Amino acid sequence: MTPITNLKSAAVEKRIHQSYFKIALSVDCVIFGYAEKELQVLVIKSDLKEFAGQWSLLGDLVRPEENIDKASYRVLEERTGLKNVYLEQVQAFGECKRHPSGRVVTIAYYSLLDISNHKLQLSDNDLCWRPVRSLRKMAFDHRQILDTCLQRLREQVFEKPLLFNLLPNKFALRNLQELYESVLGETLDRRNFRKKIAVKEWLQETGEMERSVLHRPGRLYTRQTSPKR
Amino acid sequence: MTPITNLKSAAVEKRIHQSYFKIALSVDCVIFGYAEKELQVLVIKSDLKEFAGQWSLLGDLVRPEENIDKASYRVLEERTGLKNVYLEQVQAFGECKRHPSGRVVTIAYYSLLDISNHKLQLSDNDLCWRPVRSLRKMAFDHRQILDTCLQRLREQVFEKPLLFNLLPNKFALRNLQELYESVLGETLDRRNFRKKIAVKEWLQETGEMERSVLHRPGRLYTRQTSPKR
DNA sequence: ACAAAAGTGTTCAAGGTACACCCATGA
DNA sequence: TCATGGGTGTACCTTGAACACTTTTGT
Repeated sequence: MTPITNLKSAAVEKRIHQSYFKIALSVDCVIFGYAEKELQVLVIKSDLKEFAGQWSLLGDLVRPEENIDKASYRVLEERTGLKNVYLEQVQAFGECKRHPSGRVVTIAYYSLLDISNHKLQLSDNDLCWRPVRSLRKMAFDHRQILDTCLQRLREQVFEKPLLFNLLPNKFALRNLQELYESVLGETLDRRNFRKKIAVKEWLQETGEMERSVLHRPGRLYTRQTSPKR
Repeated sequence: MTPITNLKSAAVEKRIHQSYFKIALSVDCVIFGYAEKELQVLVIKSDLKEFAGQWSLLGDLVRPEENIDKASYRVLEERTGLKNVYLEQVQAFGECKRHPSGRVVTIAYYSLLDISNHKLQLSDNDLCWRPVRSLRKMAFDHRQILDTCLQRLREQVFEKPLLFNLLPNKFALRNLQELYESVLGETLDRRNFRKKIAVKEWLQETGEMERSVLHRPGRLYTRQTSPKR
């Protein structure tokens, strides 16, 4: 039924296309954190002369025997020392001139982690958290990548229980609301916000309350471990 | 303010990483069409022995001096002879073993075109339109890529005026509804569908009617050329 | 007592869903 | 005249938005 003609073996095809193995592939991670009521992103000073003094996302070339999700996870782990962190691919960026070293296509990921878990290694002097709002020009096309990832995050925050990944294990609803506000860049009505979150069954009460706050303490919640669906 | 130490020039960095230029990069296009009241996708018989007889998406390696959007556009144009066709990146697929020839990471795009514009070149004997529903096993990870693209399309059909790209210039609302139904895989209420589309201001009346139909003829619409936003 | 934020309900508008009848055309 | 789909409106429900007062704690 399916006439087989002129088939090449994979090995033959590989030889034919050898000349195409000229493009390098990298991953770049937009690693989000939350501190001082602002959404932060983990950046490093660019080590390229062309971008001296500019901030860069954390990335690395993909190794020949490493799949792309693993590569981004490796970058994340090497830089933060954390495992089991939320990580999701966004899209590829492939302009020819985006990297001065040559043709490097990059695949962007975003990641969400609890910044208080992350002890910055002192050896990484130039690695630091910066408020997303404060970053203007960045190395490469990294500002564009950051924008794209932030936009994707915004589209998803009410669809999936993502932002809990940015908070400590226990948190008050006010903390969560302030986080949503800083991600979305707009203020939210407290009652409507609580209702909207409540129906999603993403939260579990811990039975504990805030301590040492200068006002009536709020209930502490933790993320629902066994979501209803 | 920003101490510059140990900076490498891009040229130096390129030499350091030379060994990483071992991964090939391809684009694969999920080219959707619509015929016989079914969503179709343009496929070709795989020319790899390993996938003999299986259908494959249309793709090609990205050329060293070609950005990825251009590469996918080139594939589309070469295979369909059409320009100005809707094309959008979805995401990258980068499992190590996805291609038997070696390490090939692919970036998936989907495209929407009016199938009646497309004259299949007779030289491309193995190129053909197949109903999406009919495709089971495909070459490489192409079934997964197709699923991912279809899912993305479904998420967007009521957000953006996409599906018009699959229809001829003039069409009746019934055609449009049947198209939506075949994309979404569910039936829709006619009155509610019309209301939902009407408020979006995506359509323009042509003043013409259907002809030679076995029932009361419907109005013919065309896509709104100057959308309100 | 005061300051600060917690906690809580109702009203209104908009959008989604379910549903039935008459109309225009070709055979 | 019959078969086929075109074209239309209403009632109900759900969801999102706006909005204010009492309660609890620390100082």
